[in-house]
Amino acid sequence: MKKTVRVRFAPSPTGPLHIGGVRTALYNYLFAKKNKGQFILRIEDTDQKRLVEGAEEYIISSLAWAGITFDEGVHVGGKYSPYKQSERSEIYKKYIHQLLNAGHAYYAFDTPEELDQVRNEFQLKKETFQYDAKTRMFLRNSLSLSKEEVKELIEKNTPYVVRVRIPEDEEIVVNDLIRGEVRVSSSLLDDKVLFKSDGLPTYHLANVVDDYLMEITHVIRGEEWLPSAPLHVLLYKFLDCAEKMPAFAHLPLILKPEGNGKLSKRDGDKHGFPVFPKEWKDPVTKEISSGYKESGYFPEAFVNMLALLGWNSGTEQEIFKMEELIELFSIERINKSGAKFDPEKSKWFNQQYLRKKDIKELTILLMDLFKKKNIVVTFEKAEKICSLYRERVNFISEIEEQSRFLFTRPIHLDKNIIQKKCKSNTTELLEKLINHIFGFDNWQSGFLHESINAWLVSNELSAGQVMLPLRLALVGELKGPEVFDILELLGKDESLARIKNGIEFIRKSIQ
RNA sequence: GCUCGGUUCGUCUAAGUGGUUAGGAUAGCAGACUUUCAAUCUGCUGAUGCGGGUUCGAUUCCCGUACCGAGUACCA
Repeated sequence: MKKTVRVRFAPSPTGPLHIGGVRTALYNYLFAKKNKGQFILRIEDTDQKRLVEGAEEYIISSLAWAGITFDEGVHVGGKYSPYKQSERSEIYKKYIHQLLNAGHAYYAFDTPEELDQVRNEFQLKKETFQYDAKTRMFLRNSLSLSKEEVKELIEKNTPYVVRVRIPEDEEIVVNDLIRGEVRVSSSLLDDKVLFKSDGLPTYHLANVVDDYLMEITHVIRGEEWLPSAPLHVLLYKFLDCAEKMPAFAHLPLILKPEGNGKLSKRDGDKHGFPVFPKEWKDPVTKEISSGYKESGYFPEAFVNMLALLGWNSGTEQEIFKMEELIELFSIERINKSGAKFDPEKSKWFNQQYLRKKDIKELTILLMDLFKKKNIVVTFEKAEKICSLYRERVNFISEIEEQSRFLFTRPIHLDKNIIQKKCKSNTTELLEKLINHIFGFDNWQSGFLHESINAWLVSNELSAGQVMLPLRLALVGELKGPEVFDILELLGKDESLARIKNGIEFIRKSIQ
């Protein structure tokens, strides 16, 4: 009988969650669902100085937008409550005392200034200072000082931290589901602070205690945690819960599209793609960072794109619904190496979903965009525009942009095109065309197509000499869907008016 | 610097435990289609970091080396 899978996503609310964080959450979610387990949201806010207003709410709503939901967490509750570390400080105290009593941790009274000074001294000698078995006896802590001194310092309310006592030389093995066994000698580890002078634990202690208490079975997190994983392994041992230690999986990082380093919020603005799921406004600087949602990405496309950045199904399929991802996901198929983010491919994913979407659903979204631009359209017309454009664009916003000419008559026609495509008889031909279509009662694209083509043939006219100038008059440039569809969308009156304007414009330009 | 991790087309990746013309996608290029621009279709370019082994045979295993990344806080 296997244990129920329980995984967690444990962000720190120090700002907006970027796509790397969303991917970590997604992999946890997929793994939980695949194994019919539970997914927990825990907020790691032990660093009170770095808290950012609105960040927690942002994390929850962004993940919800992406379709990532939780079974337990700060916002939904659960039997392992509370799920916010700042509300669990009493719990950590109990465990820190357990470590202290067992001799696995000790009090340290060195001030940050003193430590800085020691670090500087080491640097002058071109050495790196590490608080460990070699140096701890020369520093001010409960191992180097006498019992009386320690007692006195504590009674005088001297600020202190609690540090882990790393064994001098012991091999620690981290078993990683993605990377295999990672072996490290404890002599390389330092006596990390577990409990800060402000009365709250650091990440390392809180994380291990909470994962243990919340019965987490698999820790799936970013690769940046791999170097501290040996400490976590040691902590499980020191807390006598090694047998309950979760399995680890350290995810490869998402890297910048160009150059070196991991993806950061600056890269997005620099290269013109979002790095955040939703738009984020910094509460202090008021700076706005763009989001996938506002940029017009479908959440399904966004999730699909992220899922394949570092994982693949082993088949050649690239488009997956969430249910399919859940069905196929496995930690074994996660890559080891970091992936450079490709903004172009994320557009392609959106295009794929745009084509699959229900036309009515798309039309509703398009109507919203029109409304924002104060453009009044009927649903029927918007739907026609939608169906005409959806195979030509990556985003709905592009439909709105590219169909703007339908609502505003072009004032200037592209003069370069006039010079290249219009001849002295062009205006005459357009006038003839007006005469031909002026009396039409039927203004359907199909009818116009047939009738105008027949007229061209009977007058022995080539399509290019009439249709190109016609498009120019209607659109202002040589772009867009089929001319007959444009005519229908514009309606008879507007079409004729535009052609007449066009004739005048061309006449003036050619003279 | 030290420690850990990584290295297949420009980019994302496939090739369970050594034998493929190293496959797909994306991007790029070309052609076709089209009255335009896209889209689409067809084709093309393009990769196992390097050096040694082991082996009949190495992308795959071993060693070295280079490069990339992460960590090295009373931050997570």
